[in-house]
Amino acid sequence: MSNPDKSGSANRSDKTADFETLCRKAGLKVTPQRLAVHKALIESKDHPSADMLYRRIKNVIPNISFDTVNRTLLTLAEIGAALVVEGTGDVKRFDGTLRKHQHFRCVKCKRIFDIDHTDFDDIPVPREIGTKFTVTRTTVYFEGFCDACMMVPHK
Amino acid sequence: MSNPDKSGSANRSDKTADFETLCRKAGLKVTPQRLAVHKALIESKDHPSADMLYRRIKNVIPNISFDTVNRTLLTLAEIGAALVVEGTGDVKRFDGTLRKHQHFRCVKCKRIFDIDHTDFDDIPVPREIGTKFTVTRTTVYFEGFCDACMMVPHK
DNA sequence: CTCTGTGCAAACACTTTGCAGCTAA
DNA sequence: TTAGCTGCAAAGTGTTTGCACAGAG
Repeated sequence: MSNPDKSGSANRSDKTADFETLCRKAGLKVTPQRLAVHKALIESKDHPSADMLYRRIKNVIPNISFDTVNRTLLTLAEIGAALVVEGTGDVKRFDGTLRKHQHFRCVKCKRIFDIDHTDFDDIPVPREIGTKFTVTRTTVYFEGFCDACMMVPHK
Repeated sequence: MSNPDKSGSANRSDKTADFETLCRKAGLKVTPQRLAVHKALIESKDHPSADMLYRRIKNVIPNISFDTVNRTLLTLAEIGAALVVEGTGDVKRFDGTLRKHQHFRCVKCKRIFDIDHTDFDDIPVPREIGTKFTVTRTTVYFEGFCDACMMVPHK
């Protein structure tokens, strides 16, 4: 925990440098706000919401607006510098099928499709998870583009 | 479509009867609204939101309120007559860790924990999914109660 | 200098809560 | 009868959009 970086790959400045490169490659300007959002995100281990990050970043750039944080996060996700935790951000969706199955979600049209792949019906809960958490649900979850959305150009 | 039921297990009235039994067992009253919501849900294959179902049920019970539909769905999920699609209903949560990993989400406190179980890092996309969808993300996803939330009584 | 990004504010969409009258049991 | 359910209304929370000014390239 006190050990700064075990990933073996890059320290924080390296990550920032990589991020700057990524921005330029994507045609995005490197602004203090973007750097701050990126830095705060990679330092956060709690999968923060836009609001949680906003409050943290305010300590660094007091007059940053929530909208900038929110929009920047969305931008980071688009250029691949951040991930949106699977499923989050959608309205609640219900399923009346109680039989064990999996879901595929189209990130474009938001449709959710049932997947019945019995190999995935009994994924065992690894010991290290089962002892720390009480797992009530284990699913294999797919995201991507459905056939209809693949036909129209993205964006 | 005109074919009533191919599931082989139970026809619609059976499912409704089962649902009534489940309600009584849970100490819930069997109301026309609950029956209508349940019926509409199990007939829907598109993982509807409360609003989507509300509009459908309005055709059957024109003066039903959105709130009843919404609350009923939440109730169904509680008694195990419906499922909330994994992750949905939460605010967007971001992740700055790009390395392949999995998530455990506590349904009570909404905290999300990283899981690093390398066995799950390379779940192959089944042929029948890959040909129909363009999968950009495959994850094993866990839900349940974290240790802290297990200590306090649920509800 | 130019064009993108930022900050502010308003509009929206979804969810939750409280309460009075209604109804299943 | 009576506890629980429904419908209505309001408030709360998170997200999106439009626009004028500021700042990166």
